[in-house]
Amino acid sequence: MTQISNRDVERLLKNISTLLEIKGETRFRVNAYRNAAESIAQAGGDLKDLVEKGDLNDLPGIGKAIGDKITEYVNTGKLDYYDKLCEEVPEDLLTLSDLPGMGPKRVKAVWEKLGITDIRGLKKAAQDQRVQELEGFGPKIEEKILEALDQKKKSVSDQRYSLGDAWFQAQRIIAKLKKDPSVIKISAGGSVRRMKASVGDVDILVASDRPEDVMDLFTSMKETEKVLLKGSTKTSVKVENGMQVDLRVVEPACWGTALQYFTGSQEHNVKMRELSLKKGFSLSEYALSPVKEGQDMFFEKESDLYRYLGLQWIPPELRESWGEVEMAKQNRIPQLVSLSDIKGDLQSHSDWSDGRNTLYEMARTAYANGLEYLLVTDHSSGLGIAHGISGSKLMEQVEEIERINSEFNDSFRLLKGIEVEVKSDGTLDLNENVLKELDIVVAGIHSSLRQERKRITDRYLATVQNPLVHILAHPTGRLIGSREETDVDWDQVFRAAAENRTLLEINSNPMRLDLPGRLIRRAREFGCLFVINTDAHSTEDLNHLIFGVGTAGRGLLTKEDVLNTSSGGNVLSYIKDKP
DNA sequence: GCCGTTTTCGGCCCGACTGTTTTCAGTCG
Repeated sequence: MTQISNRDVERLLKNISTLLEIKGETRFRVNAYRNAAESIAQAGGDLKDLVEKGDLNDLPGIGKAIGDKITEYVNTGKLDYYDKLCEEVPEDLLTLSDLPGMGPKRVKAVWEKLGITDIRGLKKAAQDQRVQELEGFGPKIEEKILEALDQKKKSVSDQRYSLGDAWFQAQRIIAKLKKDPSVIKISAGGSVRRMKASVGDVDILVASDRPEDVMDLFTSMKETEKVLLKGSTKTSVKVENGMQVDLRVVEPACWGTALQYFTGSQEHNVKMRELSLKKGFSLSEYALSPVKEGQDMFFEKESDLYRYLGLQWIPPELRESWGEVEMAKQNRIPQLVSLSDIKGDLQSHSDWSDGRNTLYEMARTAYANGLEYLLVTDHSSGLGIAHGISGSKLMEQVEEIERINSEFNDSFRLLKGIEVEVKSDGTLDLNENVLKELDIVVAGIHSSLRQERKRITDRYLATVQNPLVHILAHPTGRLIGSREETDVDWDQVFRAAAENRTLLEINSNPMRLDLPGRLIRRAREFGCLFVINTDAHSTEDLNHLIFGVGTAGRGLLTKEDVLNTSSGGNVLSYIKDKP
């Protein structure tokens, strides 16, 4: 029988929600399925375990009805309810609702009035100008549909970008707008501010008394390729690389509520607004307004708004509606680890394997960035494509590292390490005698990631239980947008890692961000300890630490949960004490 | 369909912009 993953269930629930919406079902039921899908996406544990234990209802937004459906789907790989639904509402309509501007009402209209159920039919009808004849449609909407269908061919639709690309794009635009005197305050919002692993568009918020000036400046930037929509307070453009950037301008007095609103996530905002209603207020991006009568309240700072509603300020990284609002109510949000807490970096590559820079260049940059230590972890020879180095070559590198360290004073040192390859049988491709010469051993699993679940779980277990291994690198192996997480029984691996004091890496490379937040939260429950590393392959990559710190924040980690917030001496003594 | 430290029944976020309209529905975030 095929294994049903959390992702499969999430997709199924989302599809049900969309089909119900097209069918014209009440929006509350539609939302219930959407919320349940979102809840699954945030869940750290494996649904199969929850089903087995009968604990599905512990997840927010999952009650009896949806819980039963998940159970049936996970156990049998099928869901009768869904098959019946598809008989009523053709499943292919889902592809239509992916198109921009095509919401449930319009999909329903082309389906019922024109008998269209798929992309091809829609394209034909639009080309024949039959779509614009429908009530509520017109030539412009028809044109938009054709345009979207053309782009779809190039698979531009639903494109997401790495956090790195989006973050740097946001910084560039902010730096540019900041120079203008009409801009009083400016900040990134949305998923960039939340440090989400993938970003659909860049959101920027500005406080200004002259919104038109800011809009004009924004649309006339040389980066702006096309203006998608332009209003008095909200403008969207496409920039050179195809990325969409939304700009919102508010009065300075609204900054706190506006930044809260514009940071999201949408689900977090819904929670906040529901909570406000319970306290007798309606919350918008402009103000907190008493439902009955009284003066609107304005907040210049986000933290003032949260406090007024009886909550701790919630760091943006946590605002995904997985339970953070309830935590804030109970004052249980800890002080998250910050970039300035990080004292060293425990994974980096040089030109001895697949890195671009020399050991000395890497050391100098790490030192200039304020780090106290940098672990050199070139690939071992097992990873052929990365020009891995052999045992004897490694001993030469150790000598070179000692020579370089003598050029620095006591405030910085390179540490001797390796990213040793874990072979498909779970053994390492360097022998014990070589590994024992090193300060710290990082183990990486780069090949045979599609092994059957039981087999690859055993391989992970062998790795974290190996007394020679100190750090498990980029555990899930995901490459954002191109490779899914490896299917592993994480609970077993996290338990073994905690027992064996093996450190779990949070890899800061924007293509990895691995472990992801929800699995960090899970691992933390098992008592695991973490390290935040850049995995830099060049001096520039050493700047990626901020993304790893953001990801750690999404996993609720404090300074104490992260070993490389300690001095090099403390790190080495922890390593020495490993059983 | 879910949820509850004011509710086990009666609620369920809020506003901007576009394109279709003669005052608003649909979509989006």
